[in-house]
Amino acid sequence: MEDSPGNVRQRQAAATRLQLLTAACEVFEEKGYQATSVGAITDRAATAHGTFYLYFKNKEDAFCQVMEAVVMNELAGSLHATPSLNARDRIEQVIRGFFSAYGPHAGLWRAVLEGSLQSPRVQEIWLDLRGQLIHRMAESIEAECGRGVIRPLDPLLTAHALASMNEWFAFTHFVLGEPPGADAHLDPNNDHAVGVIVDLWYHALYGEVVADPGPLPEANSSPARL
Amino acid sequence: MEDSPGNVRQRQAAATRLQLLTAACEVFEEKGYQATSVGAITDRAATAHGTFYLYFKNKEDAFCQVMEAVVMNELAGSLHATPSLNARDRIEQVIRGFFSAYGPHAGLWRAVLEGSLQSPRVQEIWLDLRGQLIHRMAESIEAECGRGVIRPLDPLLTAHALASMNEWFAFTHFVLGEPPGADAHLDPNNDHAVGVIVDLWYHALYGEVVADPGPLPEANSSPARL
Amino acid sequence: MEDSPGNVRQRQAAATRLQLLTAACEVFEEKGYQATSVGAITDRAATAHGTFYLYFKNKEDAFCQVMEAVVMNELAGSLHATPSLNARDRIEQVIRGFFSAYGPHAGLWRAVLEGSLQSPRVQEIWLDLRGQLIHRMAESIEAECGRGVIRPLDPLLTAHALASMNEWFAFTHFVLGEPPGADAHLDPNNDHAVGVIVDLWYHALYGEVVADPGPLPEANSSPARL
Amino acid sequence: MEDSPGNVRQRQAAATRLQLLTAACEVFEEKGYQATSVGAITDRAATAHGTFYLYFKNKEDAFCQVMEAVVMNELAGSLHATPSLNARDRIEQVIRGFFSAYGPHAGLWRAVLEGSLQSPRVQEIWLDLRGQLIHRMAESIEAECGRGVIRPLDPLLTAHALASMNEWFAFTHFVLGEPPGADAHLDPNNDHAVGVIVDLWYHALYGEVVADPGPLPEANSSPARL
DNA sequence: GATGAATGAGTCTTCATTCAT
DNA sequence: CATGAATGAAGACTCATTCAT
Repeated sequence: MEDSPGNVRQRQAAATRLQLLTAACEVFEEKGYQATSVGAITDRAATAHGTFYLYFKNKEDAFCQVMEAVVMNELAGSLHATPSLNARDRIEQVIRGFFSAYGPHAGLWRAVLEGSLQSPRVQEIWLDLRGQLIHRMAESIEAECGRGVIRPLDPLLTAHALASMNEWFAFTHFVLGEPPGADAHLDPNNDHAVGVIVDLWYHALYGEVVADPGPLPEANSSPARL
Repeated sequence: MEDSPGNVRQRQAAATRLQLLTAACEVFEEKGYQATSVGAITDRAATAHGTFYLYFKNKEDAFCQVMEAVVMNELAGSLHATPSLNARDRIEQVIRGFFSAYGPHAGLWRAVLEGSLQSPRVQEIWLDLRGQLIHRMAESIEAECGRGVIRPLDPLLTAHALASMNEWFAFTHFVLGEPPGADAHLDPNNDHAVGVIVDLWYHALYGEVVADPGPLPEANSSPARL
Repeated sequence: MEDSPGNVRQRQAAATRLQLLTAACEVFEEKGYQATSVGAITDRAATAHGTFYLYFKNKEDAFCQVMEAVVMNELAGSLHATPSLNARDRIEQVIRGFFSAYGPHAGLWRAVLEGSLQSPRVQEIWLDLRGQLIHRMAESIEAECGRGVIRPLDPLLTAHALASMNEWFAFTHFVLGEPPGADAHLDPNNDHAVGVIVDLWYHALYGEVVADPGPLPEANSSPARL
Repeated sequence: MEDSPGNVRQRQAAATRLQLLTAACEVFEEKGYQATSVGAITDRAATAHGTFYLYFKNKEDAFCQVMEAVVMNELAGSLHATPSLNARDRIEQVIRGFFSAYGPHAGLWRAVLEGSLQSPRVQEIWLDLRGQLIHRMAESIEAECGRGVIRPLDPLLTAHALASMNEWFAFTHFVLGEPPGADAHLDPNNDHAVGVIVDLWYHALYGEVVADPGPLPEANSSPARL
């Protein structure tokens, strides 16, 4: 009963859809959102132009489906902190998870950002995902504040700020190759970068400043800038 | 120095150029990079369509000139820390300066980001500016490490990460209106947002963690996420 | 005559055909000829897209079948004059019949006209029907001329002209809502409109002009137009 | 001072516009509204595809401009009745004028009708023109009723009905070649057709029926139809 | 008989860029 | 210097029709 005619067709259709989705993912990853044309996707998928519109309403829709299929799942799935770990190790786990999910899809993240600036729907989906992650973070921070192990601070804005650090560091690093010196292949597991970010998060949240170090020492009349 | 005919022409040309540059700035700010057409700029400047190409090679070129003329100066000029202040106050000064320069030109920053994703040259200019700011920060951090008031850390990556926090928080806040609750007009001077960021920078740099707070308390079997 | 498998199939096929025909009729009536797509018809009929082509060669063919099935019969059946009536009453009977058949299918008549402008075959069918009606009229007129109760006139062209009046008045009235003041719901039985048309037919055919009323009186120098 | 650079350009632009308008007119006349593509127009005008959009917003707009430039003027200008003529001669003058304006642009009228069914704006323009003509007619009829030379009748609906006769007779005659026997080239000045229509108008308006001719004579049991 | 996935030709529309005036 | 008409390449989207299942 498994090979009823309907099943064959359904399977073929699903295959075509997958071809297109994969092709779309690849092309978006390579060319970005706006530079990707429907024709490029169907060429890559080796289907007719019109077939695209059988499965997607338009480019925007295809991109949203790619986002949901590829980006969301991987990212959402990779962020997990084991409760039994130390605070620092929990932070490292989360940040390493984020970087591991981000790095291999750098091109797609680039496209997500680009798409968000071109299409309200893309923006909404992206901000939704982002909001969920940030809310989880905010809850954790609030809990830690409640436990008294973190000084009292605005959980949502704090989560927002720390997530921004993560996100933009990852973007500039993986997508733009910043800072120029730090070539990715020298740090294949992102150990160094992860270490720095973890350290900053850790101190930003759990650190205490006993006494402000005070003014800068008088440098030789050069105007200090920061 | 009298008004030779050539001088008149030169002055007129400069005026036209300025008209176009101003118009370009406005339109880019309103519509973003890709949605801005040459026609929209010349319409706004009340010049002929072709005149645009007397002063700019193309849209990319115009945008780069806008960036250099407008964005750079304001941002670079607004970041300054008075050496005689406490560390926390110096940080606040810088961050407040950044936000004050960012907020009123949110549309332009949006366009800068968009343009960076479409044009390598825009990206280069933007990253250049960014790199300069980050290098100054890195130097300051290095100096503070040298003074021993900050634990030893990678100055460049640290500066990179902290700048990312700032930049992306500002972008999502001023351009995208995130987080949704925090309406900008309730916080016209960004006091709250600035306070949060300053606090995080301050602790991230100058904070110390005496003892890790340890694992999370067993919550009622709900899977902890962060 | 029992239900051999073939019979079942035939009955099902006939049912499918009817579904499609009904759906086609509805959609053509709602959207007009050119705006109707095969997909819209099969959607309405709840059949597969391809099924359409089992019963119709293409959209044109489907429309022709709709015309034959629906339009023709109703219109042809509704035009009848009872011989024992007076001339004026016979005219009223015919015109009222025409309006009664036209009004409820205004959308379809619109589609017929539209289709005639797009497809020669539709045009031919429509003109055929039209020709038959006109020929009957012409015969009646010829008979009346023979009886001497109508002045001698070209029966075919006269029938043509009077039918045109009817047809185009109905079209502009029922389909386009002309003249704007005369809302249809104020005249649900078309009594007023029918009265006007009947009066014109009646006088056009049976009227006599004893003496031409002569030139227009000199109006106050305004240029007369008709 | 006539050949200032601006003038040359303006003249060339006007020429291009005219080329396009003429080409559009021709193509619409040949192919009808919907079958005309922008490409066909620019091909005919020997301009680039994009040039079309310099002068017209889209196909609909081009058609409206053609209507206004060509159809309207000719038709409106050709309908005039000399007050000093007899009633019958005035009617003949108007109808002959209408036919003279209609015949040479049959293709365009076809397109106008087609366009009216596809585009609300075209329909509006067309009905506007039509409404103006009909209103003039209605005024004349009303005046004649006032003079007592026509029996009292609803001027607007009567004008509407008589105009419909004219219009639809002309359409079916010039555009569709109806009735099939009456080839146009046998009646180059439309003398015969005009004669019939004039006669009908004349009697419809000015005729009187002294006594209804009564029922039809019993024909040999064949069901009389009209 | 029925299905519905796949096809691909055909149009519209925008806009950066050029160049004669 | 300035103009603005003209260009034409590029891409999105629709839909009638076919055909393997």
